[in-house]
Amino acid sequence: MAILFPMPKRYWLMKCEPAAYTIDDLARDGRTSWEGVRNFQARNFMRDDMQEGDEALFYASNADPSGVTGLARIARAGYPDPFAWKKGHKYYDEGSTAAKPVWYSVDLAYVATFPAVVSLETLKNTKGLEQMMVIRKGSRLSVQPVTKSEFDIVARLGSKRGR
DNA sequence: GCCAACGTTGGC
DNA sequence: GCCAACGTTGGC
Repeated sequence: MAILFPMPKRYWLMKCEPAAYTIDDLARDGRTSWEGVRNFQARNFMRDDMQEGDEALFYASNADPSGVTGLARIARAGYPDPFAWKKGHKYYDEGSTAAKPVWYSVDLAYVATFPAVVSLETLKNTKGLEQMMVIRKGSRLSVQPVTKSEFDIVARLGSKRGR
């Protein structure tokens, strides 16, 4: 049972373009729903593996520079994405029903804003991060698992001032 | 804005 | 089930 054998905490990287949502937006909101993920692999992570209390690196893609801008926590595990049911909405998907939802959301809570972006270039040049999915060319997955070790290294880099 | 890399779609 | 066409992502 999950109560007796709780899942160990997992770590994630969540991508978002600054035009859509930023770590500052999350700091302002405190908490937000992470809807609109329309990729099956990312969906599976959100639906099957993310648990409340998991920690996440907040990654700004298509940014200047792109990189990790802060930290977040999973505040609610996967639940059916209600936007998939909103007819006319850009996230609407007629294939998703309440009985058989196709897409899933999670809720994210704000944890911290890095004083400076940990850029993609820094990630690429940091020992211990060689296996990170996000530094691989052509990696487009918007929800990625990271190891505790990778999370800790990036969180430490991010906590340094004046980088 | 370019374009390579990738995921999805649809004809067959 | 193959694979070309298409749309999107995202670094640069």
